[in-house]
Amino acid sequence: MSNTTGPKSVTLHDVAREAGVSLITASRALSNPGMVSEKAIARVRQAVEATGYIPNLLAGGLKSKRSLMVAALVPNIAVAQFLPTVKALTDALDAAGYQVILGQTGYDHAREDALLGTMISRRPDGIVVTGLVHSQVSRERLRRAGIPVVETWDLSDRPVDMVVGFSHLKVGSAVAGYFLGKGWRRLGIATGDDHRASVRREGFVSTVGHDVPTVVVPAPSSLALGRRALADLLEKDPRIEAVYCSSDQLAQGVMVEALARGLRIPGDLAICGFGDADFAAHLNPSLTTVHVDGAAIGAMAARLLLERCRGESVPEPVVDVGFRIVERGST
Amino acid sequence: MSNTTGPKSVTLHDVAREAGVSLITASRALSNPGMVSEKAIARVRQAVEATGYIPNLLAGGLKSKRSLMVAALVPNIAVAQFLPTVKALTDALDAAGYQVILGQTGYDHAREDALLGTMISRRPDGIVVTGLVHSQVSRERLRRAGIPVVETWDLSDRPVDMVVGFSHLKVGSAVAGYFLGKGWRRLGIATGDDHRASVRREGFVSTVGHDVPTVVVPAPSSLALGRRALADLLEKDPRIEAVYCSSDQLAQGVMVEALARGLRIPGDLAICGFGDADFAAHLNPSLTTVHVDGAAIGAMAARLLLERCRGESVPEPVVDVGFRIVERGST
DNA sequence: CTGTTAGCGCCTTCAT
DNA sequence: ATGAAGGCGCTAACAG
Repeated sequence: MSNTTGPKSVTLHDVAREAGVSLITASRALSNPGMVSEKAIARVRQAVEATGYIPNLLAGGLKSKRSLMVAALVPNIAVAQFLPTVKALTDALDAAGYQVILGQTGYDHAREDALLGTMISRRPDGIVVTGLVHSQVSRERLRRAGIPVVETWDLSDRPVDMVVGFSHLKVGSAVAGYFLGKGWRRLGIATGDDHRASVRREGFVSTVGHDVPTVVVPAPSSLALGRRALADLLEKDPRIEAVYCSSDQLAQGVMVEALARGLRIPGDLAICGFGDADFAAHLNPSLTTVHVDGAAIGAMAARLLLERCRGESVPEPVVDVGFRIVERGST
Repeated sequence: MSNTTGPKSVTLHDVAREAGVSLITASRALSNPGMVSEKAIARVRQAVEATGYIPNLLAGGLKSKRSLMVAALVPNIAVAQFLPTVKALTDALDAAGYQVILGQTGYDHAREDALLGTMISRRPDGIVVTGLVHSQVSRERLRRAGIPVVETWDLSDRPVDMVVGFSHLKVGSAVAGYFLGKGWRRLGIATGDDHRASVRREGFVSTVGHDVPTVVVPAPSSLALGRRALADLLEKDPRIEAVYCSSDQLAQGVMVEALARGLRIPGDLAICGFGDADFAAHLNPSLTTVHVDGAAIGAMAARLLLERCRGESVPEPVVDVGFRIVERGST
């Protein structure tokens, strides 16, 4: 667009004239060659070359009801956590001729609602959201729009449509169980304030069985916030033995702060992160963390969406990809 | 779409009827309220609520020639390097009502060509590409499409349209000059095989004035490739004093390998990376690297694009954001 | 301020 | 295998 001055763009009409066939034959030659004679196809192809025609997918989509776009909503594209998911999703969809429109919610529910509205107005063939759709209004709008939706990075008994993820409650439980199994009793939590991190914290606390000193930091979490978090935690309990962090970024900050205070890891302080970021294995000591297969989530989301787009029914709309604790030097 | 069974979706027509106004008044009430009476606006708003109307941007775009989409092509979304650019671009465009369609070229020129064709067929109001558009065919197609284009992360005297970036040749030169200034003469290079990395290498070598032992690794570069690269470099010259790496990921790998071999950094081996990744300052020793303001590139690209979309002329279509060497512990 | 008319570029439906 | 007509949902352009 924005064709301010240029000659009006070439349309299929021009191609058809150039090729000496009707508009619809030209259309079919390009998108449904099986229905057209070899000869016509060749002439249309040539006309495309000659005119420099580039189809207008907007126009096609208007009539055919297929935009070949999928909307992907993430909290923040700069948070490395969701990158493998976005990449796997994009790759798989691209291979099927779909493009991804990106939206960032900024961990903000109001913004998520607004963005979902904007996305729906683009009539994507599918929508992938990170986490569960929070607001009831949006859930209802999505259902009524009739667009396939995949919620990711979480689980739910009653998703808007489909869901691919894992249980954050179980993650929290598992880490707490792991700490307790190691004999650590004086525990601490450094956690982000987003919904999923909160649920992990809940699982952690409920398995521990009593309240745990906690520092909550605003999303997106970072190394710097982690350093501060440990300082604050040590004020609450100077003899903490093990800290669970809701992200590896936070965990790295906790680690840096601990080392700066001369604490030995894991001797004086054990640390467990979440996400298994690429740097986790290379910290010194290496970081114990919870590994989630983000790429698998993206690939599965793409698969479900594509099946649905092909009109196939998706028998199992709730997919649990699980998680595992990766034990390393920090514990 | 994919509205398989549902009731046919609500259109502006339905809203107009419900509100008791004409179609175009409903349209204006929503997108151009200044032209419509308060009363009509109120009634249309109410009708929107009542019907659950969600506009169809595809249809609007077809007529108005504005898709409110911007295509962004990156080599690989999972490479952290370009994330700040994508984020800043997305944020700025979002604030103006534009969404970003994402495409990954995979450092592959053929794929880039194909993707550009796909993107053009979506009639975005702008296209942002990482690096310069390589193929002459694509350059020509972009020009003829009349879509504003911003090339980024590089500079050129004759961009397709606009360009925001910096000189990779100067980066290579600057790092070489920095090394020479430190008195290091036995140098090495570990570099990716993409175009921009190659140009930096070229600048480096030309400032050194003679050939330099080099290991080239395939994109995307990684820590593991960096370890291997140093091993290979030390085979070429066991007494190398300083290594320039085309990414901080590579540099981290070189550092890990050097430490594993008992080399002291920077005493036995100095290392300089590129990109100033978030972890660079937190390695031990911290990593000297070349800082580029990726967010500024994205923000400027958005600004140029939006100005062009508003029909304003862009007086300076070549913007150099520069770079700087950040000196840290590894040198 | 409001409405009517005419498409945007393409694809679906029905005929040939 | 090909074509003609109609319309997808919306908005410029012109009238009232």
